[in-house]
Amino acid sequence: MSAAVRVKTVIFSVISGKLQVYLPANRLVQDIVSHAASLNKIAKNVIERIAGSVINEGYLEQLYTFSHPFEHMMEVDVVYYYLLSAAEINKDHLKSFIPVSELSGKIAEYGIISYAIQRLRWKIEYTNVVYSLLSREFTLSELQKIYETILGKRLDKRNFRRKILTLGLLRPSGGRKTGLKARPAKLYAFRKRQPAMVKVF
Amino acid sequence: MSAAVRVKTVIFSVISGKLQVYLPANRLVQDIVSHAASLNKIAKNVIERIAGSVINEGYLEQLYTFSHPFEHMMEVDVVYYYLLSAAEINKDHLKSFIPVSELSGKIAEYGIISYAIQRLRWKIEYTNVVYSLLSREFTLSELQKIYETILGKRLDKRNFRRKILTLGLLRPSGGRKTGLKARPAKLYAFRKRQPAMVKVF
DNA sequence: CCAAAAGTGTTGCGTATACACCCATGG
DNA sequence: CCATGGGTGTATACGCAACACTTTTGG
Repeated sequence: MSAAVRVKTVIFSVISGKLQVYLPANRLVQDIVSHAASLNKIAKNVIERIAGSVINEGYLEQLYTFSHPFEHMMEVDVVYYYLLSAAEINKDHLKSFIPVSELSGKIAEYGIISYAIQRLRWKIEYTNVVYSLLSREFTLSELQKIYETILGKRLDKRNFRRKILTLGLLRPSGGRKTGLKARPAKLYAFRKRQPAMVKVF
Repeated sequence: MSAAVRVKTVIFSVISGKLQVYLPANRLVQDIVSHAASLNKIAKNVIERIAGSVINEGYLEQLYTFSHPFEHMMEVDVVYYYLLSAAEINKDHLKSFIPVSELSGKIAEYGIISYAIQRLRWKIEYTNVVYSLLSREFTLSELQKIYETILGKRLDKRNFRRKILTLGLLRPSGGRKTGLKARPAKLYAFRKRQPAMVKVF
């Protein structure tokens, strides 16, 4: 009996204040394993089609491997999820991002996506991988909004700022974000844009 | 190009105060995916060969999927880990358990096992799955020793007991463990032997 | 009576939470 | 001058870590 192996990727981005998933034709992007490349490599290739460029900023993680046993064939889906900063998204692909709040059980891969969201929530609470959802410089309010969006709850501004700043992950970039019709906000950047364990909340 | 899919399992047990892994002939047990069964089912079958009985007590979790791309073939290993209570181990298999402290880089699957240990550590800190390493009734000291063994550090007895008991996962079974050449210890049992998220430490 | 392990409370410290006002800018 | 979002400090509650002695049994 043979096994067909596929790689699927759940691509997340936070776009206009919403957590969204890339679902062209309501399906996750995927690729059949048909050439000699590691699963990680195949997942990256799938993503490059959407992001358009080399992946150095995003965060890629293997989510789970699902199997579908049939009479004479076995299907194996190795699923990854990826965090893509909104700024990197090719304009043509933007319309295929669907807010997770609008997903329903009617989407075939709803279960997979739900599980990926769980894992994503956990991940941003215990690591620094949010950096992959932001552009290089950002204000603390922007960062806070990303957390609020993904965790699905509001955070206290003062406590959030104290927490984040005492963790020492950020560096004031010197610049300010202006043109807000309000007081200009200081810009920050992550000192390191590599995944690391950090208990944020 | 075809892909060969294998299921491997890292079987852990705590035996005579040591965390051990089942490694007959210094290899993880495995099975080629050759029949129509889910990967989870295949993993359970592999384990039943060792544990000898149906698996209702142990804890099974998918660890990671590794790939080895070759010129004309792709090997995919879906790795699981399993927690087996020492009491359930068939005597014939006991000698194939190796303390993790005695593993060296010379074991082919050393990397996989190391990763599994990491995941196991995390798991027992954040869930109740230790129950699968103990028999149905046990003393608090036995439970504490399991934690100390897996986490690789000593814990304060009073703090440990307070913490565990206030979590409310345990139920005093009424019995006592006697014949210790010391004061008899109260026996406890887990109220539920199903995996659940609980922050233990 | 001695060795061995069981059992039991209190205190200090640091982290998390709750909470409200002034500031700088654009229009 | 007004609306908008930026920026800041304190008091309280809670959980975690450190710590030592008494009790019960078997031999």
